[in-house]
Amino acid sequence: MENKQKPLSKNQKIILEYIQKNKKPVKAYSILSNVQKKGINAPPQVYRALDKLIEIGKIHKVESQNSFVACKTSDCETPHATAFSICDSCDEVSEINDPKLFKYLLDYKDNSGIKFDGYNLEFFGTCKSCETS
Amino acid sequence: MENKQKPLSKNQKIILEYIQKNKKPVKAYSILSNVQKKGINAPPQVYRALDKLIEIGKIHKVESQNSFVACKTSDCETPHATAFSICDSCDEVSEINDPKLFKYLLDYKDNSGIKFDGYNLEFFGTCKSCETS
DNA sequence: ATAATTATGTTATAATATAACGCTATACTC
DNA sequence: GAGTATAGCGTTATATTATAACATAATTAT
Repeated sequence: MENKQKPLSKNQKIILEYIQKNKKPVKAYSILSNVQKKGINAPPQVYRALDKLIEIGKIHKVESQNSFVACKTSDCETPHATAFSICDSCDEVSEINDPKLFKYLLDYKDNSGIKFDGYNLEFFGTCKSCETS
Repeated sequence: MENKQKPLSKNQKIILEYIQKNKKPVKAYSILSNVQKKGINAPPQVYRALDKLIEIGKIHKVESQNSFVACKTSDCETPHATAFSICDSCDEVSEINDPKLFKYLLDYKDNSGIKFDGYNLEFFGTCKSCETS
């Protein structure tokens, strides 16, 4: 029952590596300017790779920031059920990987009784280091 | 212990009314083109009003769509703790107003023990009417 | 009445994202 | 392995979303 993964294409690899190098989420055009030396010249090349990487769960999009961050769980099985905490003052983002929260939300039924395939949750607050300064 | 509400300004009123008329979320530039006859000419006028309306909780932003929707609870007390369900196939959005979910999330503590001031949660799935077609 | 704050109107531009086209590489299937 | 289907590439142009900056006017607070 191995997890069959197609190999990434050249551009996908370049862009994933760049995102993984950064702890903080990065913006599409910042990715672009940082990988131009590797032969990636134009926005569509970046956005195509981003779309694919999101689809397969290697990265996630932080919607409230239009930024992109690598998935922390090595073999992301729930690419479309993500939770982040975001610091209002320094914009630090960290992925929340909590099975209980995850289960609670994927089991959640709205009042019409439907369950959901995925979710994106972004928590806002003040991070530890900003709080003490 | 009344809820002291400052009256809205002219542009804020115009834009809020337009958003409230629409059941579906609306986009900023679509708002603009629909309120031009009322004397609103340029994007900053729209975005300024949107920012304010969000701040006071009259509307919410649907981050994954860059769209804006009126708050359903007449006197929104939690402008920054919002949950929506979004249909993947027709893009319909509805606000989820569930005190239990609300409490669960506002009480949620991440592994560093911090609580959050607010959150934005967007659930994805297939709505009833899309499912049966 | 004055000062402080909030909102307005405007022009210009920044930042984010996609359409469309022709071509190339990879994988699939017979 | 030839043929075909699928996914990816490179490129140009353009669409969409959002803000900077500045001068003025209205509102609110002291």
